[in-house]
Amino acid sequence: MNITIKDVAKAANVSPSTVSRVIADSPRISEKTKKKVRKVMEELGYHPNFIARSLANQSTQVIGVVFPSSGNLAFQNPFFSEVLRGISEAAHEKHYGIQLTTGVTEEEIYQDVLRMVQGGRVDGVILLYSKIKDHVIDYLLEKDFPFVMVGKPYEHVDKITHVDNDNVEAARETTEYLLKLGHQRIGFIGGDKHLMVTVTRLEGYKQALQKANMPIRKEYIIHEDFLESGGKQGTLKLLSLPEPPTALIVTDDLMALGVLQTVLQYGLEVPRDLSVVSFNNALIARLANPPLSSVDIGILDLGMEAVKQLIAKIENKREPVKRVIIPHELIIRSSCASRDENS
Amino acid sequence: MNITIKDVAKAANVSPSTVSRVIADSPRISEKTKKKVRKVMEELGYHPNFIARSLANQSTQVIGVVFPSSGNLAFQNPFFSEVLRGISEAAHEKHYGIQLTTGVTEEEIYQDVLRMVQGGRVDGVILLYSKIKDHVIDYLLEKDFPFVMVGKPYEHVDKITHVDNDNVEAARETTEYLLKLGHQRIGFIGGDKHLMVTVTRLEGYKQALQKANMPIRKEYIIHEDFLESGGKQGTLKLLSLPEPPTALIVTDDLMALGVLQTVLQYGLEVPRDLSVVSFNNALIARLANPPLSSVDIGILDLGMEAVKQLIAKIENKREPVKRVIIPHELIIRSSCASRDENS
DNA sequence: TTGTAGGCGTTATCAG
DNA sequence: CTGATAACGCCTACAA
Repeated sequence: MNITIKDVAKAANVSPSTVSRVIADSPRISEKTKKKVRKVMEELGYHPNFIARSLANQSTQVIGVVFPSSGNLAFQNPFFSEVLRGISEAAHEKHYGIQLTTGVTEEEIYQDVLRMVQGGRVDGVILLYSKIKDHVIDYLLEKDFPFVMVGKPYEHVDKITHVDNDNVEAARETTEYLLKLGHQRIGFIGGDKHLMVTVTRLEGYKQALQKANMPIRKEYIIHEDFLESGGKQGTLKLLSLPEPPTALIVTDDLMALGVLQTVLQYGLEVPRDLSVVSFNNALIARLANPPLSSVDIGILDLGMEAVKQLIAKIENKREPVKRVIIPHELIIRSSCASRDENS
Repeated sequence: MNITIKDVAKAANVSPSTVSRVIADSPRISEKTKKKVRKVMEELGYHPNFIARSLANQSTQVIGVVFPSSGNLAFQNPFFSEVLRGISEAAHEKHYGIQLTTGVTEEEIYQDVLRMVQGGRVDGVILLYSKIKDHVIDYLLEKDFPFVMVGKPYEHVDKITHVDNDNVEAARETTEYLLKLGHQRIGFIGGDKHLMVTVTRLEGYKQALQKANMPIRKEYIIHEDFLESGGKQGTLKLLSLPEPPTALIVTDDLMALGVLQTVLQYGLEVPRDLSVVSFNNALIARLANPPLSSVDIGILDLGMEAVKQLIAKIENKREPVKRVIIPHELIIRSSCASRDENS
C-alpha cells in the first residue's frame, strides 16, 4: 500500500486534517507546523492520492478530449495531432491532465463520453468535431456539463462556447488571391458536405466568386473524404471535365497532397498547369513538392484556447457562452502561378 | 449531485450492496433481482462513479502514456500519432482509458509520471521512448509499477517488458537492398546517437557493409534531429563531401522529406542522382514526391502490442518479462535507382 | 440469496 | 491554530 496522509500525520505527531491543510497550504496553519509536516512528507516520500481527493472534492483536474467518429482514420490527419498538442500544452500549464476517447463508432464515442462524464472521470470535455444531430452534444447540454467545441456548432450556437476560425472570410480571401492571379476557373474540393468547416469554406468561396461577378459552376465543387484519397478522387473528377479548372481550393493539406499526386500522374505540373491552395498549413504543406500555399488556421491556438475556455467554464459554472475566433493567414509558397490570358 | 448506488437501492427496495453486486454481475444474486435492479438503473439513468470505484478497488482501468521530452516537437512526427492510435485502439478493446503526460522538459515529465502513479490515476504506464539514464524508469522499476516500453531499453533489458522491432536486421536488409542495386557509397542519416533506435539501425548498416567487404566511412554517418530540419542538415553535409554518397539510409520519414527538399535545392533529382530509403513508412512516405521507399515497422502494432503486454502485467503482477518483436518490411516505392557502373 | 458495516484516502465542517 | 468526525460513492468481508 502507498503511504497515506495518516502515516504522515502519525510520523509528524499531528492529525490527518492538519496534514491535509498543509497540502492545501492553508493560511491557518503555523509556518512551524507546515515545515515540520513537509519534512516528514519528504522523508516518507508521500504523494497525495488523487483518486481519493477527487472523490472528496468532486473534481478530477482532468479534461476529456473527444475525437470524431472517424477517429482512427482522422488520426492520419495532422490536424488532430496538432490540436492535441495545443490542448496538451495548455492543460499542462493549468495542471490539468487529459484523457482521450478511444471509441471508433458514433455509438462507442457516445458511450465513452457517458463513462467519462457520469463516471466522474473528467471535469469537462473538449469536442473536436462538429456534427449534425449529435447525441453527445444533446447529452452534455442537457446535463449542463462543462464543454467547449473546436469548430462551429450546427445548432445551439448561442449555447455552446466554441473556438473556431472565420472560415468564410478565410476562404473568400483565398479565392480572391487566386482571382487576382488571373484565374477564371477555380475549383473547390472540400470534405463531407455535412461538416461545418466544409459548409463555411464553401460559402466563402462562393461569396468571392459572386463579388467578382464570376459564375459559380456546380461541376467545380466537389465533396470528398478528408483524406489523401479524397483529394485524388476530386482531382480525377475535375481534370476529366471538358473545361477543367486552372486553380483549386482544397480544404485540407492531406487532400491537397492527394491532388498533387494525381496531377503528377496526369503528366501535368503544379503550379504550371494547375494552381493549388490548401487549408490548415500542416507540416506536410511545407514539405510537399512543390511546397503548398496553405491557409494557416492556428491549429495549436485552437487547442490551447479551447482548454482555456473550458477551464474557465469548469472553475466558474456561470461563465458566459463565448465564441472565440482564431486568426488565419494565407501562407504563400510555390503551388500557385499567375495566369494572364486565356479563359 | 449525480445519482448513486443508494438511490438505485432505495428505488429498487434492496440494499446498496445488492446493487453493487448486480453491477458486478455477481452469480450470487437471483436473476429476478438482477432484472429488477437493472430496470431501475435504466430508469434512473444510473452510471457507476468510477472515481469511487477506483478508490475502493485500488484500480482505475486507465493507462498512462508517456511521451519523450521533446514531446511537443515529437508530435510533429507521425510516429507518435500512429502509436497513439494503436494504443487507443487496443485500450478501447480492453475497456481501458488512456491518459497522456503533458510535460515538456524531462523534469516535468518525471513529475507527470509521479503524479500519475503515486496519485493512483493510472494502473500502468507505457513509455514511448528509450533514453539513457532515465529517472522515470528507475522510479518505476524500484516501485515495481507495471509498465512497458516501446523500443529497446538501454539498461535492465531483462527486467523491462518491451515491444520493439529488430532494427539491426531491418537496417541490414535495407543496406543490402541498396548494395544489390549497385550502390557503393551509401550514407546514413540517423537521429540522436544516444537514442536506441539510432544505435541499432546504425549497427545493422555497418554489419551489412562489413559483410559485403565495403569500407565503413565515418564521414558518411551523420546524426541529426529526428525532424525534417535534421534531414536537411545531414544532406547538406553529405552533398558537400568530395565524394558524396549515391544512396542514403535515413532513419525517419520526416527526416527523409528534409533530404528530398535539400536535394531538390541542389538541382539534383531523386532517385536519378541519389537514392533514398527511409524508416517508419508513415503516410508521408507514400505521399512524398517521389514516393519514398521506406521500412514499415508496424507502428500501429507496436502500440497495440504494448497495451496488451501492459494489461497482462497489470492483471497479473507475476507476468514474466517479455520482449516482443514486431515484424518489419521494406516497402519499395520510387526513391531508389540502380547504379550499374562507376564507383 | 441478501443486508450490515467498515474501509479506500481526502477534504470540509465544527468544535475547541 | 489544530483535532475529531462525517462525508464522497463504492466494494467486500461477515452476518443473517
